[in-house]
Amino acid sequence: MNSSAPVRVRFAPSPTGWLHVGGVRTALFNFLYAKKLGGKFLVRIEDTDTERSEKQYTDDILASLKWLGMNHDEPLMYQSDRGALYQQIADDLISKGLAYRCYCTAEEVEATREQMMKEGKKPMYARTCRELNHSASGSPEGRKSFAIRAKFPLHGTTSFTDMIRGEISFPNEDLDDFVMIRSNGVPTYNFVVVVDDLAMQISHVIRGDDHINNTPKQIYLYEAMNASKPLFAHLPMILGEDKKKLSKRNGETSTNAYRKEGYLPEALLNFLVRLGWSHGDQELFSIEEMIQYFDFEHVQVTGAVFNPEKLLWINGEHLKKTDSERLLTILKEDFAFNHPEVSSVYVCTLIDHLKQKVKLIKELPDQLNSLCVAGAPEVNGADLKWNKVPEQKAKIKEAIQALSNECSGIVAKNSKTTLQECGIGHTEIDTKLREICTQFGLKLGEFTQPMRLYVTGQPNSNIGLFDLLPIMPWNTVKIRIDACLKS
RNA sequence: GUCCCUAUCGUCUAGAGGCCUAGGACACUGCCUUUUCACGGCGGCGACCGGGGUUCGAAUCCCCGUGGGGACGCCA
Repeated sequence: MNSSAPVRVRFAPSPTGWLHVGGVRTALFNFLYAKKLGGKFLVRIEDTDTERSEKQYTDDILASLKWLGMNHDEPLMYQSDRGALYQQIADDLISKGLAYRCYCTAEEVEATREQMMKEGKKPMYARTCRELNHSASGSPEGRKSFAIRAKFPLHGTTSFTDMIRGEISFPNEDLDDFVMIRSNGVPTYNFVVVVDDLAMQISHVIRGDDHINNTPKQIYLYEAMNASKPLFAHLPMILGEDKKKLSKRNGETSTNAYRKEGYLPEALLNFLVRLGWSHGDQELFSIEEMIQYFDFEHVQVTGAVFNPEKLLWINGEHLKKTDSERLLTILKEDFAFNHPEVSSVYVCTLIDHLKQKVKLIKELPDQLNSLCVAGAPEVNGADLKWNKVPEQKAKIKEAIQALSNECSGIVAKNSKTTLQECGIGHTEIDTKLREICTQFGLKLGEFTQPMRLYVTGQPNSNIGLFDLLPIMPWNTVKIRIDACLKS
């Protein structure tokens, strides 16, 4: 392959299941490589397995790729549209003596395979039909149905240079005369992948290393078709906790499940890119940085265990940097968040604070709801420390009342709805609270604990009281303080 | 079983013969900070699979073992 040829890569999922995170990583490495080199990222739907392919899976895969921001640069290709072409190419290879018709039944092939396994050999097709004389277009014993097999060389070696692992070679005698077209006329993966990659002018085939053993078969086909082959890069597998290939059994694999959990697409991608690839000590990457720094020299060769805890941490880090308005949009679209009674500006300010401390978007609605509703939410004040000493409780209430009165006065005088609008922010409220504590002989914690519970309306709010007081509509704060004083 | 690939903390990884007393991150953990929950800061724990070579010198190169993964379909 000419090194100056334009970079064209593809992600080729088969729609037999939801988009798997392993697939996402394969797509990502393709995507990054294309973007880095100004090439094209293409998507092909491998739906030749008519039994298992379903439209809903195609839809899910496409929707997930869109969510992740990995859009294809040219129209989709569907293999199911290309049946006639495959047949034609296969017939051509037969006429050139590079493929042949095999009249063996599936049962016969299976039987010899088992036999070879018993003999301690690699189970392969016995090549029964390889040297049949087809000139008379006759079939043995009047058999009609046949599959088309590649006439793979018996001797020598097939090798290629993998962009990640270097040279890999296979003794030809260990390679099978694989089926290109089944007896029912449907072509197989190893055949169509070559035909289609050629048609799409794919320059680099970047895929999971479970395909390493397929590569020599495909190389045979490139040579048989007299075409130059692409460059290959085989990525290490993503493993589950048990060190086996990641699957539904040993981890959550559906991309959509991560979306519903409240992961940001760029965070999932950041996590996945670091699984098997590194850029020095850097852990956090924006999409732009991934594109800028990505290279195959730093792709690992061994499988990497999927570590959900690290993904969670990465998500938290990305959340901190995410624009709150974007988070609000996600909340509305994906988490049915809807509070028309308060302004978006208020909600976004709340998110500004909460996103610093939360790890998943999913946590936001719970935190936000009780800060957005108008009245005083039910809370359980039984565990509050002030219950231990009644006279202390009375004193704290007096202090809270004093604060409430003062703030109500300020808001009323200025005809505003929040303290912030009256020029009272975090610093001012801090000072004011400390003054009142000194005045009443209280510790700050004694004062804030009940306030916090009632004003936030929840036992474990992630927003600081001093951040909340200035921005929450004062009439709401007032109602909640009153509830506190009555408790 | 046969073939292919591979081997650094529990996990993700840095490491291209001397910079390695092996660095970073997650997790775990101690302390500090603190109005709560967190965040943050400073520490701690913790690894070069084994054996042979090559070399003045090896985590790094070679060989052999062993371990791990993958592939052996008329699945993709």
